[in-house]
Amino acid sequence: MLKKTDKRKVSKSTISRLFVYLREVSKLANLNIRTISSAELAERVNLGAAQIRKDLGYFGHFGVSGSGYDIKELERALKRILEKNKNCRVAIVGCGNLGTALISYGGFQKQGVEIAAAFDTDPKKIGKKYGGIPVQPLDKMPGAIKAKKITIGIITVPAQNAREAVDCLVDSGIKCILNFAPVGLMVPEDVTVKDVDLSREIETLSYFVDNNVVG
Amino acid sequence: MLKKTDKRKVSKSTISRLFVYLREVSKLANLNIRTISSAELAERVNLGAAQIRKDLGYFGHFGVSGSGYDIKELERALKRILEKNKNCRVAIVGCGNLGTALISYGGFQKQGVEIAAAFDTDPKKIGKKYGGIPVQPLDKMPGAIKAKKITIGIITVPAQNAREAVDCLVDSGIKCILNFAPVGLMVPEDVTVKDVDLSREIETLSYFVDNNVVG
DNA sequence: AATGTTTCGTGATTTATTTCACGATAAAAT
DNA sequence: ATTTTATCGTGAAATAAATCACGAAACATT
Repeated sequence: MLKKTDKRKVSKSTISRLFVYLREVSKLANLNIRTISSAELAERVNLGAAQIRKDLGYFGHFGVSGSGYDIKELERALKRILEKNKNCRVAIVGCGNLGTALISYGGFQKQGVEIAAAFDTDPKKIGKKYGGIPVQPLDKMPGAIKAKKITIGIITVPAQNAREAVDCLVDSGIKCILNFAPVGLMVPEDVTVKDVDLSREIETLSYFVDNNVVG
Repeated sequence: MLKKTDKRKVSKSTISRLFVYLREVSKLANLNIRTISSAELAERVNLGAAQIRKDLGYFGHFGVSGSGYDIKELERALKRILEKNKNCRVAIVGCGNLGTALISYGGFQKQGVEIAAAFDTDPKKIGKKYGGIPVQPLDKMPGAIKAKKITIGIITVPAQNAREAVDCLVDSGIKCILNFAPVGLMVPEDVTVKDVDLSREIETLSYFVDNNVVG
């Protein structure tokens, strides 16, 4: 059994951490550091050494006993593992502060995620450009999504407009949605919604701070 | 054993979900709906019914067999459980798009989280106001944080400035940091950092989309 | 070359979280 | 009043995730 490409066993958290490793390793590569041990890398990314080794272990043998991981090589390996999302194009729905923050964040292209379209209902915003992307009205969505082969929709509208945004995305054929609006969205069975709830993060953190149970 | 206030057993995810329940229940209360079953609530928030019942079970008995939860009552109970963060004040470090998105997001006050100060290094931004909060330079931070009794720092600066931001927060006595910069931050042992990595969320989602393993 | 040291890779163990399943309880119906 | 139905609360079971711990492999030193 040479190949360990049994994806069913690799958890979402593992994949998510691989992106962290890649980012850190790329940084180290630029500093011309040659090798790093799982323990050192672990310290840099605030995770356990065993966890790093285990995560990498799902995809192959990238380290060398006694001396650790060759940074260039590990970087290459991680890119290869994660490069599958090379052609991922996303649409932003809602060009408020959060939406434009995502559009103007430059780090996506590096990982192969391209923001290919932006939408808003506000007539004053239509036609404006953020990061080179023109803002379009919602009724242009189905066409634009098909034309640009967009596979992920990102909802960054206020809560009260989320329903409209999600319906429009679903009608445009999107099966995968990242939702920043603080509401539960009901969608057809074949559509996946991943909620990212910024206020909840802060609220939850604050709960534990006040109860002195952080750690 | 009447009180079930054994906080050690309540997980972070449970608390996080309680905020979701509260939000949904408040919405239902405004619609003048009287009661709801765990199954109905579960559907609305995309979670399991048993999970809702279990989460609530850590804090008491709020439901009625056969008819479900009284919405007003449940809302009151959830507010009481979560109100402990009533006096939570946070500082935003970095007034770019993401920082201002958080400042201008109105939902925090409802949950008792107050954005009490904002900082940035850019001289052009100093003195400006976002959502009524004036932007201050970093050297004003230690004083402002003590004066306003701020307990949480939120880092919304670009990756390359995160180090400076976190050092400044730690020097100001902050023990709890929510970090939106896509870098691992090394902090003293008694400081907690919770990372929220927006690009990673998208990247991870896109990985699973492309590999057809979403679900 | 032999010995000591470092560090990986991974099965086994532990811990955490979710889901199941069912007894108990209360409302609704007959 | 009795039966039926709905639904909670929760211990037990299942699943998922993180951590441990140790053999094996490679390097470093003498």
